[in-house]
Amino acid sequence: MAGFPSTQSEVTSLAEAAPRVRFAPSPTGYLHVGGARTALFNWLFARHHHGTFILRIEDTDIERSTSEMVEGILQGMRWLGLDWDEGPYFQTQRMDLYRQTAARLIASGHAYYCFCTKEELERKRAAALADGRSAKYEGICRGVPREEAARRRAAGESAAVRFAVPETGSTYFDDAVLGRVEFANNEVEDVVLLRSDGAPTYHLSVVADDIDMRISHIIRGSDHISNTPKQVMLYEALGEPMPVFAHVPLILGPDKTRLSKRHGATSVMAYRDQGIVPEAFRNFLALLGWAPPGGTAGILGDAELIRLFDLDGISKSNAIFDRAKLDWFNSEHIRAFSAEKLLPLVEVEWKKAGIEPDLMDRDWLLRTIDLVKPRARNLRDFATLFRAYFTDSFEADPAAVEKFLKDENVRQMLVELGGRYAASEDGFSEQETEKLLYDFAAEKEMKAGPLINGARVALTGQGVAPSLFAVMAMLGRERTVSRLKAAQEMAARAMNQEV
RNA sequence: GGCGCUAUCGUCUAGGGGUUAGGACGGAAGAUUCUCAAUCUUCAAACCCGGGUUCGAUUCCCGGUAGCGCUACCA
Repeated sequence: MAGFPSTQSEVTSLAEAAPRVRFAPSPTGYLHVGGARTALFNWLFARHHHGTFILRIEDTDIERSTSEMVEGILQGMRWLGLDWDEGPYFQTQRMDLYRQTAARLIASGHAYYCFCTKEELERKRAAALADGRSAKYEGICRGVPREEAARRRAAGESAAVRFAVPETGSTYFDDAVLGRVEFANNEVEDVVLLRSDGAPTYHLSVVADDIDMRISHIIRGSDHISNTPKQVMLYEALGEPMPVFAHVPLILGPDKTRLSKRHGATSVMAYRDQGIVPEAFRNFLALLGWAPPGGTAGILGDAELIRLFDLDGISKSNAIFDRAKLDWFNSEHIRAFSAEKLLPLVEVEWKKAGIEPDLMDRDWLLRTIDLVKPRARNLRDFATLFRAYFTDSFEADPAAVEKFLKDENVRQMLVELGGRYAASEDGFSEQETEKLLYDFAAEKEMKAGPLINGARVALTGQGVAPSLFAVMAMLGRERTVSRLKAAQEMAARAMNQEV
């Protein structure tokens, strides 16, 4: 690395102050779960250390970047609750910085003009690959004298700018999760810094921006490991203090291949649409590839996550996305939510499902949500599984009818029971409704169980529900009676539907 | 192919030169009998393979194997 100023000693100077980290997505797609976790780790790190979390949009690939995707990413970040302290910065608005940085590199002899055409390079690469040789750029234009390069450019010939990678020696970095990683310099290609149209490539823009924004810790996916030596060289060539690199393992699908659309939803917004709550998603994502000291972790809120999070808990190996576990986190978080917090979230689901809660009394809604939430796996359940609690317009689950309402006698008894509830002078509390049913069962000389289970289906349309009498008390006399009396019709419809 | 990274129950992980290798999700069984997607109890389930170092390796070292990543004028 002769000729490069040593900057390793300056590592500490950047890392010692309050950390500055960034999430730098490319707007060529939505915010996917891998990116979301990278963002979350950066956010947790910044919050834990009272540092700064910066959002930077890497949109230098104008062909593939779109403003819809920018909006989609911001939306995803907001939904996930990852608030940023600076930005969003857009690289397309910072072009001057990159050109200046490239000029510095050319001036110091660390970069040079390359006149090779794309087609030429493509052909050579194909040939090299066919021969089993390395497809690395051979550095042909490195030998072009400065004056000649200037002349050719003046004559209108287009040129890219390449970085002149040292031909010997090696480059290393001490990764905060992986430890020391070293690459032989001759394995590293003379990467393009500036395209022939003057636009920067990723390698130039990240380094220029990370320097300019004084990023102290670069926490990103491990798919960037092989890019790192190039960036380290750039820091050295520029004589800038080195940040700390922390490469986070990737998230894989259940088949151990990189997570993609094939595995189902990858966009974080799709999880919102599935009724996942952000608290659960953060908890789940944080524990994918990271574990707090001691390793045992379950339901954690943001305060605990922030308190516990640090780089040394990040695992080195890839993690598989486990949907069942996400669902578990989600049900636990929903259960921990107050009904007041749940209500507006649930109202969104009702709206989507065309439910206008017939019983609009807010207090009643809150109590019902509390009654039902221990059995919820996601927010949508409040509009599907629990639909009957909030509207009279619901259909029975055929499986539940099959299980508990198949017996004609039971159905008749339920209708009759409905009449009893209608005629009763008693109140409609849990205790009173329970007493009436048991008395009724005794009178008819039948067990209460089948009646209770049948009534559950008649009242809720489901085979799974809270305690029946709590449900009755919640629904009130009028609804309980009319639903019991409609047991026959409901069962008939469900059994028809089944065929 | 080349280069790099990784390897503990099915999954996420803790641990660490001598342990009954711990926890959580999921799974199974049981209890509750008013259902279960709720609750409680119990159970099954792992150190990739081969060498080396060592009194002793799952742990440290080397090799293999496998998986993943990168290998663009994408990011």
